[in-house]
Amino acid sequence: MVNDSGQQAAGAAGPKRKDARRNQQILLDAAASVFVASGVEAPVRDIAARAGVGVGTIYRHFPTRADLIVAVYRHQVDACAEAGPALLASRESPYEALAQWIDRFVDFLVTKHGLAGALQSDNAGFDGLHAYFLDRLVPVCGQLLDAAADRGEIRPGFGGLELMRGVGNLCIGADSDPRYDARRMVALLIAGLRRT
Amino acid sequence: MVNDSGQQAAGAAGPKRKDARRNQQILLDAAASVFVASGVEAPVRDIAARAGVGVGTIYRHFPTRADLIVAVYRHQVDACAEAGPALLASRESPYEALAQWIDRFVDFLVTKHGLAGALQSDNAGFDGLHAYFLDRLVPVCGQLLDAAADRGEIRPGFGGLELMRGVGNLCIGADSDPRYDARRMVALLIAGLRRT
DNA sequence: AACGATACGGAACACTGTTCCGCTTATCAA
DNA sequence: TTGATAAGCGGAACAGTGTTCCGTATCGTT
Repeated sequence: MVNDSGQQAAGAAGPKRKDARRNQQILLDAAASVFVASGVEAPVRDIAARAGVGVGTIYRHFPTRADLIVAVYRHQVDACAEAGPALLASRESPYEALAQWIDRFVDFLVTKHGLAGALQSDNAGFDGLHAYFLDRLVPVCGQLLDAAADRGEIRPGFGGLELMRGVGNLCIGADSDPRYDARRMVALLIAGLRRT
Repeated sequence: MVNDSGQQAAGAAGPKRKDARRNQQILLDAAASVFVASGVEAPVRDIAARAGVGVGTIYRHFPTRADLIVAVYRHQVDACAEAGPALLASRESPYEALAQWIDRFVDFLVTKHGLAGALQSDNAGFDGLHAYFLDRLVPVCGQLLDAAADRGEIRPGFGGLELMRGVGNLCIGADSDPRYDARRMVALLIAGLRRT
């Protein structure tokens, strides 16, 4: 139920007709461009225009804007999720692994204009986006937190969900205001996790 | 330029005509009710309906939605601002004063459905809101931070603006998701401030 | 009472995301 | 090759925003 739209499990072929498959790719490319230029909240019509396609075509491939955004960033989110266990395995300290993983996540968010804002769950219409990010990343974050807590490096009792949301929230508006440095605030939050 | 709309410096009389003054008060009350019931992002039309007034009347008194929100919460923001120096004077530890002041601010934000979200500066149309809150609270926060830094209770080099924005961001969506406890995340952030 | 300034109501505008359906076109069987 | 058919497409139309505009009603004053 999380996301069934547009793309499919690894390697599948997509829509039957050739033109449809082509358009799906065109749409992903156009959306990526427009997101870079105007942020993820860019009007659907702009994306359609950029792709040289009608808005109806977008909605056939991606039932909602959130699905399109998920499709565009899916690979990066997956890569981030996979980096978690890898970091945990390669570092001496789970806390260090956690900190680096969060860094990576923040980098991702901050470089995508407006994405952090779109992740708010109460932001009607972006439920799917919220759901995919959380489904994918919360378990990883939880694993890192648990490992660090088991070693006694951090205070116990924090869940992946709240940390992810906290970090995500801190990244909102990180672009669009040079006086606010989200990375610094996130660093503070992570520092606060340390054992007292 | 920050905010000149609707209200005026302490004690002034408001619009000339009696009905206009009356409507302004009705509007403030109606807006307050609707904000409690439906959040600060409630449609302007809803507020107009609740007040028994046309939308044009709202815009005559409050040129933009942000101005209306500012007017509704002005007193509470001011009270919060004034609590800063008071706390600083009455506590032994500036850090303690800072922590309590932040608590108070968080309480305010969290109990106002959607207000934290509306505070985002990149949220087009809410510039006035953003500006008023920041103008009023950033200096107070900065003062508390400086006092704590001078005592060596926290790491130096943090400004009021970034802390206020960080705290504000952490409060986004605090209602509407019982799994996310904004107060807890803010506490983490403040804990992270402590000297290492 | 009459008049001018002020304020009101709500239709209209510009902009969203999303749905719908007549038309086009790719695909495949004959 | 040629229909027939289903899949896909475009963009007008719908529903919902915030905001503007202006004819009308009301207030306060002369």
